[in-house]
Amino acid sequence: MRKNAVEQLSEYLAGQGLRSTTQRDQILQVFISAGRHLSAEELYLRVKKPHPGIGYATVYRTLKLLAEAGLADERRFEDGFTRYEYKASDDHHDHLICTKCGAIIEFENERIEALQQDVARKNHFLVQNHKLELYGLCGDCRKKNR
Amino acid sequence: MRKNAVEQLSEYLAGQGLRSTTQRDQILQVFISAGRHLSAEELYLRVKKPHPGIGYATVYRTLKLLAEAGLADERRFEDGFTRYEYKASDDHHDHLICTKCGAIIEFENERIEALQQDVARKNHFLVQNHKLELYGLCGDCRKKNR
DNA sequence: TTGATATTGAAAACCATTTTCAATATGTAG
DNA sequence: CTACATATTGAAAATGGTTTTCAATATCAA
Repeated sequence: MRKNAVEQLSEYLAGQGLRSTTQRDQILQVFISAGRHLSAEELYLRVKKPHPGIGYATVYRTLKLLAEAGLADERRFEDGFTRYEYKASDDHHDHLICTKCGAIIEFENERIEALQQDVARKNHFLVQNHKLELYGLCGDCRKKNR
Repeated sequence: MRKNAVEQLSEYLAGQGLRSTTQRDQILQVFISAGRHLSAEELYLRVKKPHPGIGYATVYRTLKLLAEAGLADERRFEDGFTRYEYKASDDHHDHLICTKCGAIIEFENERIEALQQDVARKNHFLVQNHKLELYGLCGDCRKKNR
């Protein structure tokens, strides 16, 4: 876990006239130490164990807050759940998603990103964000399918 | 409108032991003649005009059916609506989406697609489908922002 | 310490989408 | 052409992830 994530959150909160709370800090810590691509429900279950008092709604609210604060990325995959992942400073990556077992593999490709900028430029478009997902079969599922 | 879309649908239906209905044909025709990226509700409203009897649920069901039949692509953008677009034979394209005015611009880029295949290959992954969306400001909104 | 108000948990509300159900339409067998 | 098994329909209710409401509580500036 990045040393100053909690701190980063309080700075954001202070800047917005919002308040630091124990719940927000607890949720953030569990969020960071948990794996990536968590849905709100998954996070809720994980948070429940060490902190049974925390409510469902607070997890949802905090997750949206983290996204606003730039600490999390919010993504909707095709399964209908909104998933969040902790956003390390300037690491952006995309996803390979197995349609059979649900595995999510991350990748980065600078050449693709560069080409995206080309496309945007040609369309007078300023890219703020992007999303690239490749859906298909992962290596394991391809083997099993035979 | 492609001459044999209705025909293509009935072939699919027959093959699946399903039935052709006037509603399905009517919805398909309105779907094809309407613009791209329609949500179910948008299509419902358009279908209502010439065919007031058609129900909401039938539009939803038919849209899913068209996706199964390969006549439509189902996409979830970040606005929370599932949108459908008529799928011309082998035209796949991606999207630039303006976060301000909602404009959706389509583009194709073979080099990006080729690089996607490279990434997949390196991960022993077989791509069935992909999704590339660039979110940002379109040319018009960039001008207005100044 | 106090007061204004942001936040919380629980439950209810939302809202796009799906399902249920009785009535109706379709396609096949006779 | 007719009858029947059953797929499909429209309307309304149900679903399910997410958001909102509300009274109680916590935070923070003064």
